[in-house]
Amino acid sequence: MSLSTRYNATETETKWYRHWETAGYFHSTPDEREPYTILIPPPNVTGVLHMGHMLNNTVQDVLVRHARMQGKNACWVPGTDHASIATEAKVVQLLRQKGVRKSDLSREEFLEHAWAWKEKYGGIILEQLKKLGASCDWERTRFTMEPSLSRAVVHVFTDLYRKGRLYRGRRITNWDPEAQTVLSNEEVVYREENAQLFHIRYVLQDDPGNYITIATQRPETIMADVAVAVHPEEEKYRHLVGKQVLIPLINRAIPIIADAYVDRSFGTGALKITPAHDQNDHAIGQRHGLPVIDILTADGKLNDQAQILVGQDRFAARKQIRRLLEEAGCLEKVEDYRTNIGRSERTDAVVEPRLTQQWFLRMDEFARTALEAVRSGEVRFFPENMWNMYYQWLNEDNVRDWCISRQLWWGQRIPAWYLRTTEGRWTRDGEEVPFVAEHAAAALEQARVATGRPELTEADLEQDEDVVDTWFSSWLWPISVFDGFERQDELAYYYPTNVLVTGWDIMFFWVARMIMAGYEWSPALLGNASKGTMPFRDVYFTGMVRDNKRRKMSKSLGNSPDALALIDTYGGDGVRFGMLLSGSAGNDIIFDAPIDSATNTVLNESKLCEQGRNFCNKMWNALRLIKGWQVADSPQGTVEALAVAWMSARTEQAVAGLQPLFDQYRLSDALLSLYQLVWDDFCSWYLEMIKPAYRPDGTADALDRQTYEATVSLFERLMAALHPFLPFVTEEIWHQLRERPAGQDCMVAPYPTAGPVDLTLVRLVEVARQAISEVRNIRSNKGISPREALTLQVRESATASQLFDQPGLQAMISKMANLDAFERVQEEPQGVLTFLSGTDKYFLPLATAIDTAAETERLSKELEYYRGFVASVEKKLSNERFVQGAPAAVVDNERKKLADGKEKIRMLEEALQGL
RNA sequence: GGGCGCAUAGCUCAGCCGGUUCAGAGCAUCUGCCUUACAAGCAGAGGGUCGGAGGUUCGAAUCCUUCUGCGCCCACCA
Repeated sequence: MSLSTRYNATETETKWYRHWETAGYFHSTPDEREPYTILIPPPNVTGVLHMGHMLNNTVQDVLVRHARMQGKNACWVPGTDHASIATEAKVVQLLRQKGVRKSDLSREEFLEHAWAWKEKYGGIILEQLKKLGASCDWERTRFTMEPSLSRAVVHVFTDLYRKGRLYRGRRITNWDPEAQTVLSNEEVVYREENAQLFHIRYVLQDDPGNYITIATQRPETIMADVAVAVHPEEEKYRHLVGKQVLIPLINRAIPIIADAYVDRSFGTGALKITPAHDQNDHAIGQRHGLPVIDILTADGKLNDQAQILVGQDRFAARKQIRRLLEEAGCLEKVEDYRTNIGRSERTDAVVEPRLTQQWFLRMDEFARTALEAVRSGEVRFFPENMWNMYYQWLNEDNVRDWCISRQLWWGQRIPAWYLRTTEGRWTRDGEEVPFVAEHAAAALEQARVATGRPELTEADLEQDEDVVDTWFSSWLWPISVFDGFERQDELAYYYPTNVLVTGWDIMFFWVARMIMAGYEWSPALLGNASKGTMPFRDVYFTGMVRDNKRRKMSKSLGNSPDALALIDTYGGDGVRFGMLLSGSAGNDIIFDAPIDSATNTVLNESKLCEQGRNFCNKMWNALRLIKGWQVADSPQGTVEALAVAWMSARTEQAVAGLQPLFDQYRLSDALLSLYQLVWDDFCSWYLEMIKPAYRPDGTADALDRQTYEATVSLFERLMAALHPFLPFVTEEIWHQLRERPAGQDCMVAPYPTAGPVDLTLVRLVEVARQAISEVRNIRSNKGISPREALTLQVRESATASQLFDQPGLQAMISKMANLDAFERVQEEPQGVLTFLSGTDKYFLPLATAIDTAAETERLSKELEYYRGFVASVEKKLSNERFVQGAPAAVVDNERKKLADGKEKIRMLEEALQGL
């Protein structure tokens, strides 16, 4: 026997992945089969594999492999996202380490660096996915910034502009002073932090002895104040409305105004109005026709407008102005308080509300479409209740226009050109006029027409400096991966995709927007409204992977185990098992894997992955057992025949239950049912039933060929059923079981479908198993060795004969319970151990005298339980309304329970008398 | 401030369109086994009045109300 007692995952997994890839099983091209399509949520091109990826990619792979084995044309498209802000931030950081500042580089030079970096590190994550067994069609790998996908972005931008759904606006936006770009609302993360509330006195211009006190968290912005606002109904301030106060330190006069927005109970009830640096203040400023004074630079420093502390960073300025205010006697008090601070999702910089000119996409119509898609059930959510969150964001009260421009270089540049003039950009009605087109040449035409100046050349145009939000390219993913804007052959076959598997955290960023884009463009592209609709039929939302303190796993917390280290330890199969079994759709996953934050290595073993690894080893050893048997051309015994029939029935039963679970994406339940089928039914019972006996002299009996073949077939069937979950170990065992011609791999075998199930046999064996367990239990309690053979007697009865007339069953019980004799008796023997199993009564005569007192107690306890049980059933049945109201089947069942219970009581009473 | 969800064994969870698959699974714990497939294992065992309180019903872990404790999403008050 050459097989090791331990299953070697690493070696096996590398071997089979290469084999599958070489065989071309991952690749899909359109044909006459039904397609089954999944698009990977593209990870950041520079990312590394983390637990979240492992989870959702495992789920995707299970679904894809299952579909493939079902004979569908399975296509799993992989790819990466250029992740504009995250990647640019990384490149900037890298350059800084080399002593190069972004501002020293031209756009072209910077992009050269970025592309070089992308080429070097990009796609590592895809290589890592292979270790998990991901059966992606690697020939289809896409990148959101490759030419075709970028052209799609430009096309869509111009299309939307033409449709009047894009506009430019000067708004208060979320500014990231670190990355120096605007952010969408979704990219700002609010967290409660410690802050201070400064109470500052503004003296009245014409009455220097009096003042009004405002409370602010941002004293460094007082130089940008244009008013102080109070509530119109606030008595204590009413007399001040209309008066002028002086901003401390710079003594600029500003009015006191009344506005109902002011919360009278917060702070002092007086609010400083700073339209340039606060969204609400900006709104108030507009209502009252106030000016806007911007005192901050793009990188968060005070500018000339501030008059004082010019050039200081906003946080340094806050410290200094506190001192200045104190010296000036304007600082009444400073109190600590907790407030929500918004930070950039990518750079963690405190977000600065800032007035900037940006491109926005109108969302009202898109939102209605996206809501209707899910409301109508065209797109189904798993779990369903994710609809609530979805609705919350998309309903008309909450949805906001999408700010899609970003002041970055890494990304698709906005296809808008402006006409350069000596006074700056050409304007109409005081507004810059963008010429939006797919190419500069087309924009030039527009410019010539608009201005009536045919002599203009492209040199007179300058392109918008900004790029679009990354999600403005990702929302096209379901169409653009098939180059759907340029040719529709593949789109027509693969679209709509079957299921999207992703975390609920990007429901708004991505899922909702893909639905919008799908409905917006696919009908026209496919020229067929019945096919061109939703981008995917189902959305499976995975939970967030959290640590054992329920914190989201993140690099900054250092609580995420190294995904590759986990695979090295437990194998790809082991990790897949752990991921799958740890949670159902939508539920967060507590992944208990303490790690050493210093070395980032797994210290304690992660229990679920360990369980997966152990399972692989269990199956491996079952293989070793079977392969070690001698096989003879002898007739099949009754025990073996029974065992094969029973295991076949159990397998059919389990297989029949799988499809509904797949349909509902209940993958953990499906895996668990197979786990139990393999471990309990196949290994612990079936293999033990047919295991040839060993003789004391070391030789072993042979197994008949028929049983051996049946066993191999059963094992094979189990491997096929398990393959989508644990592809590597199943493929290995599949090949160890039989010599197979090339191309007959488990991965491409037909997925098992259920045949007829012999439920009677399953029930009979179940009863026998209970009896066997009883004997083992008594052995355990009495300290009788499993090797000591016992005699078992069963009282003849209607059910007992049904049971034991089954050929092979008595012999099977004898083998499994290690009995030297199994007898059917008419009379109740005296002085023996008695137990009930089902409604049959068994006796176990032991060599040693039984402990009568202990037996009396045990039987009495059992008797007491059944008396109580019978009493409760009788009560139920004597209730007229129950008998009348409950379904007949339920009542009948209660009657059977009553009869069985009474029979048990009778037998127990008998047994007590016999002691 | 608006909304959603969760609470079941020591831990992580399943069951939740009412009635023997109804109190379950895995891990952990305890007992006994190095029984020639597997100690990454085998055979057993203990452990929960299904968060509290009401209600509906013949019958509630499951439906309703309410309270308590958690978690999340959105908006964001200086």
